[in-house]
Amino acid sequence: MTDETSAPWLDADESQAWNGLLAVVQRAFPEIERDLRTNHDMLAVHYHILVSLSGAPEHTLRLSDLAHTANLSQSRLTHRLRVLVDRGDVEITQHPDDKRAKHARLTEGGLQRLRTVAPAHVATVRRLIFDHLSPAQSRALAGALAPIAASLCDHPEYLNPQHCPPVAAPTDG
Amino acid sequence: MTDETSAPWLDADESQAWNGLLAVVQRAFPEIERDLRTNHDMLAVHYHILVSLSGAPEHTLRLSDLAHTANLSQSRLTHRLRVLVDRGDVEITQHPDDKRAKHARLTEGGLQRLRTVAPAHVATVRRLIFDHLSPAQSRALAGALAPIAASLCDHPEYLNPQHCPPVAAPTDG
DNA sequence: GGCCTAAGCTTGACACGTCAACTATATGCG
DNA sequence: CGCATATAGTTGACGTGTCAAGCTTAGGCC
Repeated sequence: MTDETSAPWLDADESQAWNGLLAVVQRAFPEIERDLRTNHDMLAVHYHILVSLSGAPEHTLRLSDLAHTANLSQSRLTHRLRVLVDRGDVEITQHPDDKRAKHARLTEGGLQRLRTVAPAHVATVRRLIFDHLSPAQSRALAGALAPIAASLCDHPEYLNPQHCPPVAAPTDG
Repeated sequence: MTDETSAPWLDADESQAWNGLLAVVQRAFPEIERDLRTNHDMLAVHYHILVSLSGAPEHTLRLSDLAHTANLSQSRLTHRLRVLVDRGDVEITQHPDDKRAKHARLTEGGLQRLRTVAPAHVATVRRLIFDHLSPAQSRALAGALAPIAASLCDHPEYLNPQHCPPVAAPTDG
């Protein structure tokens, strides 16, 4: 085996936590995305974009801010927005001051779709995740993930794509 | 807003926990996969397959068991194995008793590659995840994720693809 | 003003994941 | 035995994600 002093293997707790994360990422999340796709004809990415916009003033965000909020690269956002605009869920307008920038705005139809889908989506998240946790465990999970999430958003130099806090449930205006 | 009694929205703790999971899934994991790709010419899927085999007796597993262990669909496993076999990291042989089944075996070269990559991979996981947690927080994270992981593996009817406990660090034989 | 670099966004090519359909073998049952 | 059904694995098509390269506008500096 490699050098024990310089190779910081994971200890028992860390290893179990890592296995848990893998289970959630590789099983629960795909299932949640499958549910959105098959039962609601909507990609998880689309859902997150709509949620991000629903939580913004005027239901509007600069594209780069939207990318940050939804944890997307700009390229990916562009590709997805093409679809959302075609569907009529989002409208794109020129930024008035900065001719490089654009605004994305959630349409009434988009908000409608989000409101339709959200309860079932939350129910799925509950079924796969939070139904198995006591309130104390949910609290512990939140507490343990908070510093990780903070570091992921506060240290841009670590990451290629974007930063900023993510968003979960829809906020209606 | 929808019916408050029948629509179980997430409470503050759950919502924060969910945001934390999203941050980890949408930021940390992509970064970990990018690290494996660009610095070690290896996909995360490939890594998990090699790890699963390294932990099995004789470094060998039935393909369906391998799929379960690595949280993969059989289809995806087949696609990835094509590459791993071409690279010489894995060998496929017929199952002696069941003519439908096949065995995948980790080769010396594959084990070698795994041993080379693993320390750096663990270091990346540390940097993005566990460096931000106290031992108590790691313990809490493990404790909170355990029942979720258990339910994901114990209730096949919930999921389309496979089940079974996931694997994290390489086990050398 | 004229240049250079950075920011905002788009594009296209390629690789990966998913799903449904398919082949082949095994098992259960009349 | 003969048929139906289930299990093991493969295949190909299509949708999505990623990356590098590109275009346009802003801002800084001489």
